[in-house]
Amino acid sequence: MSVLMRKLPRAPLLHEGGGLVEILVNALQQYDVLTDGEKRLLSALPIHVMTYGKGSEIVRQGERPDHACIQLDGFAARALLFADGRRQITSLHIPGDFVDLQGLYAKHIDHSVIAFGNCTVGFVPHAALRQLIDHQSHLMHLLWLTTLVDAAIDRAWIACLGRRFAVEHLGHFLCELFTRMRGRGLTIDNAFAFSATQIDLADVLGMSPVHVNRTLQGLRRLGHVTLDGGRIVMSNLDELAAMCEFDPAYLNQRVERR
Amino acid sequence: MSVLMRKLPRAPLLHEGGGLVEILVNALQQYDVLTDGEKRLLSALPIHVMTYGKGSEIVRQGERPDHACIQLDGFAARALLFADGRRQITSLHIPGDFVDLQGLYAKHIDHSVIAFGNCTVGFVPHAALRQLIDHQSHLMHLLWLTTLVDAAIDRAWIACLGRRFAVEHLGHFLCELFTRMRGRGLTIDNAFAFSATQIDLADVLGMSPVHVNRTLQGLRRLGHVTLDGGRIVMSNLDELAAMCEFDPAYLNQRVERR
DNA sequence: CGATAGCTTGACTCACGTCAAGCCCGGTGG
DNA sequence: CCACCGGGCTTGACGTGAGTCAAGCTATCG
Repeated sequence: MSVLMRKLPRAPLLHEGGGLVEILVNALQQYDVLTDGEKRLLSALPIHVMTYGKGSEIVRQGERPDHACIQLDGFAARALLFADGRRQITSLHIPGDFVDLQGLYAKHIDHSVIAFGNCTVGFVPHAALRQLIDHQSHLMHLLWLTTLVDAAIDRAWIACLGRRFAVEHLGHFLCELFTRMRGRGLTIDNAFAFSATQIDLADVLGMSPVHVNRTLQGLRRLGHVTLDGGRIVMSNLDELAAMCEFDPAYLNQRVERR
Repeated sequence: MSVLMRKLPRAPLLHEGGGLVEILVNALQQYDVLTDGEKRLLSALPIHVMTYGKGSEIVRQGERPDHACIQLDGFAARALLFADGRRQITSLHIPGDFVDLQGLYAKHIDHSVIAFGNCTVGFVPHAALRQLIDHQSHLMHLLWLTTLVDAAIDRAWIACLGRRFAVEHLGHFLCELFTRMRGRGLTIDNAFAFSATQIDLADVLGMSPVHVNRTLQGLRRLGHVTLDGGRIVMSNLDELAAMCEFDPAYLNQRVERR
């Protein structure tokens, strides 16, 4: 475990050679068009790039950070840790997500942020964001909206945890993840890169690793999903979505693609 | 069911004879002090008061409201409804809460808001709120913060649903509710008014009514909680909090009372 | 005094957790 | 080149927390 805590000296390889800002602009444009001026202001944000190895802590529970962080590559997870070692992941962040915008106004950070796989994040000083927010009401709307969409996702997770069977829950999670990745242009056909162990998935879904395994087999047998190594293929998205009542509206994506 | 849908012609009895605005001001002051000017602006907000009977829908899933609503008296719940009739409550709102602030910026409302008991809410036009938000950066912070605290509560619910036993979950929920009520001055000693059937609680906790019953009995036997009719008494808050690892920090209350 | 809503209880079922063993595969080192 | 190792996946047997069904109880109300 302690070996994993160290930060990997990996270069911030951003996908497709795009710059840091493209990722952020791209993400916000999911919700509304940006003017050139707004894009310029976003580009001017000071970003400090860091890379973390799987399992390492990006933000520690209880800390009061003075930077917000943006997911640039890979996945990060927010997790609540219990004294006895149990843990529950409460959200999974994909490239383009503001991982820790709540730190801007909340006095207490109730959760840890951990690298779900190897991942790269960009830190932006709170001061710079406040400056932007206080003077650019449209950008403020959009940033606020990102936290509201996070909350909508949380509600969907609550419903899954409370009232769905394991298959539905897993299916819903995969549909959600796929749809979010597609919104950022991170899918190819009906597949996307995602390498998580079944143990990681168990902490996302609130179930035991063994049951994750069996539930995955169920979905495979139905022909809805293929998981090979670091890739997930949604072989039959429509049927899967129907089976677990997945309706992407809550993700507030401006363009409901395909 | 359809009988319950109708709006009860009940007068907007606000607690302790206080005005509408006191409740809102009081709630925001939980997070930070307000200037007199800010209080005046809040008082000037046009509020349309409505009273609903238990079970009736305040905001319908899928609608796009042009008013935000503030809980004035009683409780309201956000609920996700499934096609087969299952439902999960994703948050419970107490007087002073902004029940539906996300409607301001989110294009889709993914959940219904229902009256958890008989309750009174105030509707404020989005336009008036936008006006306030765009010109009063401090009030904007505070309003944003209320949505962030809602999100923190959601995360705690996710952790409870995913990784806690029924007793811990129920205990945690009661601690949370008590602490929030106390923050608004709605407790007397260690008791507060709360009349929910065990069926309602089941939808909050994601369990079956029968199991709610047995779990409640467990807490009573431990001497931690008394539930008589419309009142909950936290007979032994500290021990209960310890048992279910309840730490109120995530509620971001400025004054950690008692 | 029935009627009804909510609470309580017991018997049984089942989804999911736990424990433990075996398998597969890539990485390492002699 | 092969023995060894460890992490992750798979499988079976079994235990258990929680769901389901159904009946009885209690309190309130017209």
